[in-house]
Amino acid sequence: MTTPSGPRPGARKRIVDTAFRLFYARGPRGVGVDTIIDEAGVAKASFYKHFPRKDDLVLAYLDEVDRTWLGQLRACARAAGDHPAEQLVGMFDALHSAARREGYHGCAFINSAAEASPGSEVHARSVDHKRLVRAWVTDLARRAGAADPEGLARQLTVLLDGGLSAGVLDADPEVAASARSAAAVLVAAACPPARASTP
Amino acid sequence: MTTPSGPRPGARKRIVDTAFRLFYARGPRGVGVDTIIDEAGVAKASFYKHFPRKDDLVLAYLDEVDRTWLGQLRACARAAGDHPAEQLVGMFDALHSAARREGYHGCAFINSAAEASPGSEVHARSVDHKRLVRAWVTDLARRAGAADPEGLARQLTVLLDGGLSAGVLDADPEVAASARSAAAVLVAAACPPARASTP
DNA sequence: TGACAGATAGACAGACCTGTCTGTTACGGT
DNA sequence: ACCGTAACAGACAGGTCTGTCTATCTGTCA
Repeated sequence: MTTPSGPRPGARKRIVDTAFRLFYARGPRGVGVDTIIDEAGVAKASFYKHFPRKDDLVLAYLDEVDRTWLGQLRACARAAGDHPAEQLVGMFDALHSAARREGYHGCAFINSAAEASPGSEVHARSVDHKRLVRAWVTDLARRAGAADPEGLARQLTVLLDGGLSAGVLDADPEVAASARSAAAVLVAAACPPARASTP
Repeated sequence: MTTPSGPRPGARKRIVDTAFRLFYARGPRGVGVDTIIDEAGVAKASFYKHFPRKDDLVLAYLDEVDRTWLGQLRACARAAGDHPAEQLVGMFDALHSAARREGYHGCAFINSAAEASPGSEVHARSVDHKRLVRAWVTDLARRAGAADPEGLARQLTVLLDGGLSAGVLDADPEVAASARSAAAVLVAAACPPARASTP
């Protein structure tokens, strides 16, 4: 289960963990529920009890990715320094970490949205995630003293999306480095007297 | 038909045209060959005569996209001016045109690669396309006098990928504008005495 | 001991998908 | 007039997918 208190150690968590791994590697449509059931070691009835439709599991997967990725962005930002301008550049370190991870396969949201119907919940959830990230970056840009915080946030999130989504092709660490250096240039140009260079 | 000389008026072209439309909208895996056969108005035998495996049609589709997209990038670059630095920024107008097009759905290569097996021909073809684009941008950056042409090209292609691939979520024209403005900043920073501003 | 909640195993229906195969029709060149 | 090529129509096999259903097992609480 999701909280550590409940008397439920297995089943649902095994399903979600397995789905996370398989969905990210092959895309939700590339993984049948039978495969998940086998690898998670649960019964079909248990599966459909927790997730009446397959899409319910896909949404749970996306929520998991949303939590994880935002956490990594925040951690990298914080680790880069106290000044918001430094953090705007530092968050791109999350890209580098992601690219080094085994089985890196690009952006889960863009990959999922690519195979979902435009009006579906899966698609909407992906849009929500991107909006959330951009709102966070906008806030950071505002605190960094950017003349146009929303403009800078858009530039940086486009860059972030590019670095992330290209990972579905190859896990080239150069891409992350380029995105970071580009971010440094953009932040420096947008934040008036800032010393946005990073150690 | 493919060549203007041959005695081939229909069939194959109808298949490719239909595939282009449907594959781009729903992704190759989201479209069955029966659907293509129906909408193209061809017989199943004709389909499999021209494309023995479905993947052969997917590859033809990707080649079509490759040709089209590179053509648009080049056209936008040329239209932006004679100086390579101007062209590096101008190519981002292709993003804006794409976003305004009916049925815009992001990057066909990233979307296709997301659902293809990592070792497949479809995946490899997508990687090739991105490499081709980057080579062209690198050449432009070199002629623009960039201190580090490959570095600038990487920055710009990451930006381009971000602007393009995000289109699978929503066709926001602001994204294209942000990518273009960011490109202008990056080009200006990378090309020594350049006046990289655009009309 | 008995009742119950939650899990397990696995058959099944119905839809869809790829690829094969048979047979028919239309047309262009000789 | 004849023949070969390309296209047409559509049945069929074999597989996969989602989601439903029955039936059995296990542990906990009273």
